[in-house]
Amino acid sequence: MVRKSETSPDPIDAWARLQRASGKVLACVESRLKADGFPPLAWYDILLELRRADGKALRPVDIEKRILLAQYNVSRLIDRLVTAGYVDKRRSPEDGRGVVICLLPEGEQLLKSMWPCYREAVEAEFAADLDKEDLEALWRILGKVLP
Amino acid sequence: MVRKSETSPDPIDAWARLQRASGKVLACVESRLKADGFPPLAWYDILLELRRADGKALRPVDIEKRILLAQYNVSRLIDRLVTAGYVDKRRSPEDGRGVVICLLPEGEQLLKSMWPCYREAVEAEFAADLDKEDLEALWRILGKVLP
DNA sequence: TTTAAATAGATGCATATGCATGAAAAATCA
DNA sequence: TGATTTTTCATGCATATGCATCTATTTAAA
Repeated sequence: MVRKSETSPDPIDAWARLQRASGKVLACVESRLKADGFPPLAWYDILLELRRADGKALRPVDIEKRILLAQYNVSRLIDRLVTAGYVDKRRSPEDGRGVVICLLPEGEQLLKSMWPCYREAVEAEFAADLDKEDLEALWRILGKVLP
Repeated sequence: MVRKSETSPDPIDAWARLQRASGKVLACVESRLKADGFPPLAWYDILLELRRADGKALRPVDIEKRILLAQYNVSRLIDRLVTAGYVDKRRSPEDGRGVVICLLPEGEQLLKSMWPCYREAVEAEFAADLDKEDLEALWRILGKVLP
């Protein structure tokens, strides 16, 4: 059963294609990062959020809100980042339950050194096939889907 | 540093949004399936490919080409499907190295029973925010990214 | 204030994934 | 043909993930 090209796609088909395109690009980008000896993209994402944040520090609960990761996952990923020396974990002064994660210079350095590989990967695996209008349309449409 | 709304988005930003939107919808859909007692989406994907295939059967290597999964992952996922009684694994008659995976009636039944939940989830988490033109544009643009 | 409920984060345990590698058959080549 | 390389699939082992639960602290309620 094949879609007729004049009809608009079934929502499920559009979604399936979104999943495939997204997954394919993600896999390729991750693969390039790993090939160059870099850690997974999730590390980059967290370090980037920290760099953007006020004082280059965030609480795990705030990282969780910005990133698409479950609480326990954030908790363990942070531990790995601490062990690797990219961030620092301190008790929160104003909330005894919580901690504060601080971006260390080593973490900023990692962001910088990953960036060229990351950028080139996205250009090659994703942006190379798209023009300005495509990127603009994707940006606009996908914005409607986000929370 | 915030994008000016008149300029076109940086490719990386468009890609980041693609990842987020895709991941968010995927997580929500998986969550709904699980809440209704269904297996993960990957099971559905494989069973669906089998149903579409000639004779409702495929070799693992062909499943791998249609799905975004590594070889060892396909191999083990198939084992789970066999254990659960949804598919059948036989030695390939024409290729001594290979096996043939057959969709069983139980597997077709699972597809049918998952479909309403699956469809509703995608409608609610993804399509609800989009109109016909959006879906059409997504379909067209993302098609350029795929292999 | 004392008690109850909610929030922040960590973790034990089961399951799933990634990686490297293995075995076995088929395809290619000399 | 015999030797080499490729292809197909499986698996041992390390790591990562998901789930449920735990502790500690804060917030809200009685």
